[in-house]
Formats: sequence, structure tokens, C-alpha cells
Amino acid sequence: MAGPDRKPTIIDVARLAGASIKTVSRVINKERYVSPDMQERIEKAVAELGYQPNMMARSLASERSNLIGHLYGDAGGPYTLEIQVGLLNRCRAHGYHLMIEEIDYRSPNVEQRASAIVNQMRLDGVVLTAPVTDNPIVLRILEEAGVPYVRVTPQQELETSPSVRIDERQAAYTLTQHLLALGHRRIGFIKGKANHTATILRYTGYCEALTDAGVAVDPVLVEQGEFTYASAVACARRLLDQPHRPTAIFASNDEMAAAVVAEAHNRGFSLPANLSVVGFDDTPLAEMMWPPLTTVRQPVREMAETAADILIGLLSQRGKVDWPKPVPHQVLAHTILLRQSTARPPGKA
Amino acid sequence: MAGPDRKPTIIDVARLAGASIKTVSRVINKERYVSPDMQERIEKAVAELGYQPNMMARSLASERSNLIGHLYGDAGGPYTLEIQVGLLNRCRAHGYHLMIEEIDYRSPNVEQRASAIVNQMRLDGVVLTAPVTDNPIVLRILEEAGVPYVRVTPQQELETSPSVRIDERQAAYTLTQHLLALGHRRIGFIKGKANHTATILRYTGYCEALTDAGVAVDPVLVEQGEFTYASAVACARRLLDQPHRPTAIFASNDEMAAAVVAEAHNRGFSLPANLSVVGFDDTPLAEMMWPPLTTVRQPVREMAETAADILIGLLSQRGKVDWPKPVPHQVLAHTILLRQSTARPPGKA
DNA sequence: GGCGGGAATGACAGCGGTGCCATCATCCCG
DNA sequence: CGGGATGATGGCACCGCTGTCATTCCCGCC
Repeated sequence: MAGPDRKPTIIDVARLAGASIKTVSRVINKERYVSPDMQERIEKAVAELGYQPNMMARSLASERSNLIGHLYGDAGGPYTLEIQVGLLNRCRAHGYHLMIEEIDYRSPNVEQRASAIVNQMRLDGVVLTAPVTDNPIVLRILEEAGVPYVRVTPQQELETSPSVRIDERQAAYTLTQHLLALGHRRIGFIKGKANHTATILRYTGYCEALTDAGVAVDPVLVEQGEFTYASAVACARRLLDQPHRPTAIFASNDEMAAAVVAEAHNRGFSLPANLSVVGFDDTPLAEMMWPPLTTVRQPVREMAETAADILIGLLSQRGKVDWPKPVPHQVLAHTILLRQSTARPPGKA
Repeated sequence: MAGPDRKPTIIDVARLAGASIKTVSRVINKERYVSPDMQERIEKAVAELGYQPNMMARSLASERSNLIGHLYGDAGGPYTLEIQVGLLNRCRAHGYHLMIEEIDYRSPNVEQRASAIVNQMRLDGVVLTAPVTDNPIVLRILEEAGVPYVRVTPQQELETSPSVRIDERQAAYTLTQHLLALGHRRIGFIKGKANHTATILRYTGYCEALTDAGVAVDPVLVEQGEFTYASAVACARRLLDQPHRPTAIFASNDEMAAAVVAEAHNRGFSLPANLSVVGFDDTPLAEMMWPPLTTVRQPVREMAETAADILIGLLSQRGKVDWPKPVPHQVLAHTILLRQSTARPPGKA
């Protein structure tokens, strides 16, 4: 434990092992052309000194930062966290570090900010999640800087960059079918925040399922929410105040579904007997509320891992600048979780 | 938009502005001793070239990385996310970047991992959250590396490093008093994961409140949970199966409270008439469940911001190596949120 | 025996900034 | 008017590592 208090550098290692710094560098980077004998001596020296290569110096010299950025917009909920966990898993496994940056996509200086993040830190690659995943300014900056990026749940797949998503439309379709199969015909729908990717796809799935079953989409049963609890309380009230009220409500996410459930409880409804409710996302909430919520599970963590894998895959074959063509667009499988918030409509026992 | 495709360096700026690179450096770093005229010329050149200083080079030369790390253990829930949002807020405001790293504190090579994170990335400072906040190995590594760190919600305050927390014991005390005031005498308690900081403090507060009110702590009413929903379901069953069952249950966090509520619903109880339930943490869940949960709100985000402020405060006066003595230990105010999951015990209307 | 070629190693010039010191012009004051 | 303090600027080594190229040695082959 005694010794110079300065952190050991590659030079110290080289001296101790009786090698040149270049050879030490080779060992550190697992390059070829090092004799077993030399390799062993250097590894021993590294261990003895507790040498840790300085990332900054490495990055500066090699033009690689080993940094992957996660750019996101709203700091929203469990989703973002799951994404990070997924990214972190892969980063760790491949020796990358994760840098998280929030971008206020409403702010006028998105451009500056995005540019600063990407250029100052010299990120090797970036993963984008909603709503930044669709922000044209951010995408442009990334393109200009030549930084590879992967988009999670983009509104629209581009030829310039890979993406990862589930088939939200299909999921909403299936979930609606489930309600139809139970016998529901008047199915309310609470949309998410306008212009959000998910909002459109989920609503489309709902409409298509109804239409395919020969049930007309009744505009009276469709409410505009914001993906928040508060917004959905109002929607639920309007839906349940109607004289000929729906027997089931499809909320575009779990949080809004929770609001519907609360409002129903408030009115003394017994769930799911009086009203069926379904959500979307399978947040932890879904399992913990009463009754447990029927919903759709996105494999969020896995999506993040996939995104990271795609990104790291490219980074590992550097020299190549461009994505293989066509760029990969992964669609992962979702799961419909039938829990206890859905039942036959009243009078159809 | 035309020009060399290479990213501009400080040299390019210097040349364009007709100054030395050193002077440009001064402007970039807002140092003194630059004439207004010169300053303006350089700023113009920076703008024209779209120059962004290279963090790597900066860090290498200055021994400052402008990186703050957040080390955490379990990737658990909304808590971690709130912490990150708080940290991110401050980091952004002060020009730092956030690097998040999970440490598997059960793994045998915690030491290696912690050391790698701290030393390779040359983090300027670190914020620790539970359970890493109390990990002696991690703390030692940080000490040895001379990296300043702030602990959030530590088990025990140390003289070597600042900390931020709320008074959990007091909060649990007050919450228990609330139940006592409503008339409850048989109050069940579900503890959190053993050895966790919070577990002990919350339980202590509960015990003291009972004792001070002249109510004996009945071991039959105390269950050992794990902070998880699943663990608490079992606890709730045992508590409610008792012949002389509790009229109120204090769960050590919201997730476990949700489990109690679910189990009660399962048995056809009407809440809060038949059973009062309280939780701890005020996760989003608390507001969204039915009935809305009476709980304690930790200002998590604010705690993170405070931690960041303390850290950045020190970092800004570098040159100084040590914390001021005594090191700051902030105790932030908590809030008791009385919602609708508590009421007078049955028969005491 | 000469030679081409791969394996193993090292020398050295940067990467893009910052820290330290030198230089020079001013200015104030006794 | 000399001398010290202060403002403004530049020169240059160096932070710790990697890329490129040179060098040496050994081997197989014609």
C-alpha cells in the first residue's frame, strides 16, 4: 500500500515490467503480437500497481469515448428507468459507460443543447427514446456529427437509423378484441397525449378491432387524455356520466386506467362486474392496484437492451462509418396480460 | 455550412480570431484578464466555427472531468429515477454531466467495480444512494481515491462525508400517532428488508409512538417484509388471519401497503371502514390506488438536488481538498399526507 | 546463402486542451 | 522619475494514452 500517492500511469507499468509503454498499451487493449512471457510480466505489473487506464487520455488519443448517451425528453416514470436499466446492462457487459441527458424538447435551444451533449462529450453512440426519438432537430444534429444512434419506439422508421419497438397497433387491436369477446359493445377509449407516437397507434388498433367486429366507432366514447392520472379523471367522469355509458373502458396507459378505476370506485361501482377497464404498459402499478389491471406488457428493458446491442454491434466494427443496409428495425413481442379488471358486461353473465 | 469536415479545435479559433490558443482558452473558461475587444473577437470566431471544446482534452489537461457519478444498488423503482432527475437538474445547471453506474453490492468484486468506475472515469464527485450509501468497501475506495462524495439517506452519519436525509424515525412516529389519534390500538406493522437503513428507523418510530401512548408493542402484530409487494401479501395474510386482528396496518413502504390493500379487498373488506392502512414514500402508486393511501412523502428530488448542490459547492472551490468541518448533514422536511386509507376503527364511529 | 514475410517490440509524434511562467504595456505613488 | 502593482497576452511543456512507422529477430523456402 506504500508508494507514490500519484495514480500509476502506463509509464509506471512499463518501467516496472521492463517494457515499452506501447507494449503495455497492447496488453491493455488485448492487441496481437505480444509474447506470452511479456504479457504475463505486464499483467503482473498492472496488478501490482493497481493500474487503471485513464479513460480521458485514452479517448483523447483514440477518438473513442466509450460513452453511450441516452437522450430522453420527459423524465417520465418507470419507463425511462427500465430503459436505463436495460442500457446499463449492456453497457457494462461491453465496457461502455452510460451518460444520461435530458433534453427539454420544447425549449428553443434544443439545438444548442443537443449539439453540446453530442460534440463536447464526443459520445460514441446514442439511444433515443420518446419524444426525442422523433425530434427532427436532434436527429439532424446527430447525423451531422456522424454519431450513430438507435431510436426506441419511433413514430416512423427511417432508412438512416435502426429502431426498436413493439407493434402497438396490434397490441391495442388484440386487447380490444379481448373486450369484444367478453361481450362488450360499448367500449370507451381514452387517448394519450396528442401527437405522441403511441397515442395514434393505440387508437388505430382500437378502431380497427371495432370495425373488424362490425361495431361502429362512436366518437362519444372517445376522450382525449394526456397520459396522466389527472387528465384521465376528467375523461372518466365524462364517460361515466353519459346516460348510455360504456361497459368497458380502454385507457391508453396504466396511469390513466388507474384514474378510471378510482373514479369508478368513487361512484360505488364494483369492478370488474360493473365496468371493465384495461390499460397499456404494465407498469408496476398495474399489478398493485385493485383489481389487478388487464394490460399490455412492453418488454421495455429488453427493448433497451436490443437497442444497445445494435448500437454496440456497429461501434465494434469501427472503420465502417455507415449502417449496414437496410438498417435493422426490430419489432419485439408484446404480451397481453389478462388480470382481474375485465369481465363480461353487466347483464350478460 | 461549408468548410473542413474536421471538428474545429481551439487552434482554429485562435487562428481565426488572431489570438493565441491560451487566450482563447481564457475566454472559454471565463477567466480574467481578457480585454473586451479580444473577448468579442474570440466569441465571434467561436460562434462562426461552431467550436465546442473537447471535454476529453480538457479533462486530461486539467484533471477535472466535470463528471458526477451516481452509484446505486438495486435499480429500484421510482425512487432511483427521482434521484436522477434531481441530480440531472443540478448537473445541467452547473455544467456537469451525470454518469450513472449500478453496483451489484452482493457481488464479490464490488471492490474492482467501484474502483474501476471511480478511477477510470476520473469522476469529480459521487452521490451515493441506498444501499450503496452504506457499503464500507465503496466508501473506502472513494476515500482512497480522494473523490468527494455525498451520501443520501445513510444509515449513520459519518464525519468524513456529508449526507442528506429526512428524519424517518420522526415521520414514522407521527404517522403512528395519527393512527393512535383515530382510536386504533391494535396496529400491525410490516417491516422492510432486514438491515436496510429505513427498516430500522421506521420501526423505531412506530415503537416509540406506541410506547409513548402507553400501548405495548405486540410482537404478534409485527411482520418481517422485504419492501416488495409479494413479501407483503404473505405478511398481510398472517396479520389478517389472526383471531384478534389489527384494525390498522402500517406498511414500511407504499408497495407493501398496496399489497395489504389488495389482500383486504380480496377478503371483501371495505376500506378504510374495516381496516386502515398507511404506507411510506408517497410513490406515484399511493395516489393512484384505491383508496388513495395515507403515507409519508420524502422530498426525494429535492434531496438529490441538495446532495448535488453540496457536492458541486465543494468542487467549485477546488484547491481545497477536504470538506469543511464539520461536514454538512442536511435533514430535509418530510410531509405526512393524509388521504383516504385511514379512518376510525370499526365500532368507534 | 539470400531473401521475403510475419511476429514482437519500441520510438515518437500527436490528440486538444490547461497550468505555469515570461513578457510587455500601463498606471499609480512617493 | 524609478519601481512595484496590475492588466493583458503569448510560449511552451505536459496531461496519459494511441496510431504509425521503424526496427529487429526468426523462420521457411527456393
